[in-house]
Amino acid sequence: MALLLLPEPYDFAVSTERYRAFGPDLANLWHEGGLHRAIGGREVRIETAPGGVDVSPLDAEIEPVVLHYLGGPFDLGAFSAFAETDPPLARLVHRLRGLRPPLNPTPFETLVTSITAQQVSLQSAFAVRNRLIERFGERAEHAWAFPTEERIARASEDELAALGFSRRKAEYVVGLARAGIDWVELATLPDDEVKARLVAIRGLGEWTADWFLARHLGRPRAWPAGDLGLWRALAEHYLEGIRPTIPETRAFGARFAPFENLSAHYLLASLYTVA
DNA sequence: TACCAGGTAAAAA
DNA sequence: TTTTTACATGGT
Repeated sequence: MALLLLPEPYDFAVSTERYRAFGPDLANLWHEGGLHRAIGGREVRIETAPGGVDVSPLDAEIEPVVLHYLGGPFDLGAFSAFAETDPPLARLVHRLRGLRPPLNPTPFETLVTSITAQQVSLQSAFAVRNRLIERFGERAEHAWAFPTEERIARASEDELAALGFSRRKAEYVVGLARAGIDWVELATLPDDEVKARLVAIRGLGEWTADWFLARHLGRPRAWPAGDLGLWRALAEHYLEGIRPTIPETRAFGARFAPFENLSAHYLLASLYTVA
């Protein structure tokens, strides 16, 4: 076990609430007060510690992955200063003090997770996703490694449909696994080009592409204007209960530039994090 | 029971 | 070109 420092303030429990709020997540598993995840086939446990987190095991392979996983790239200091100029956002930053949004470590997992969450409630999305993980993933100790692209490429649409995927979503997921995307090259492209590449793939719309920028690549300007949860949060904190349309939400994002991604995360977290 | 839930593609108009 | 529909599960 070794200490991994994160810039203060950092609140591990608040930051990881989204892995618990909608039911258990087998790939990001909360167990005995710590977060467990398979990294390179090994189970890694992360728990809160003064000044950061305790990580076990921790070595040169795991450290950069965990740092990214815990949202290390986000510039929270600059964001907090920016938020002070916007009263509703300032309230959220104070209420959710120490929230550093986690980032999803792997691109294929990020996109498949988004596909499972398209249109349905997050509770049901987690249920279907957990069945996919148990069927095609590898269990480490407690947590499971998410199914690999190679394994899903060999699966059939019927097998996915049997797990609760719609016919359409089963096609999306298997097709994505078989597409042979160059993830390393994709990550080098600017936001607009990443979106254009992703949206060209069947089953990946603008909402899914925006969340990929936000939750995998951690791009500061990502703003998922098609997200129902974001509409609800904007309605609650800015629009007197009226849910905005997609164009209205997209336009509203300018208010948070250049911190759209962190703003979206704080807005969404306000919906499910208890004070 | 019917309806809503962190969308998307394809059919119909 | 724009609008409408099908989709599968889980909670209420």
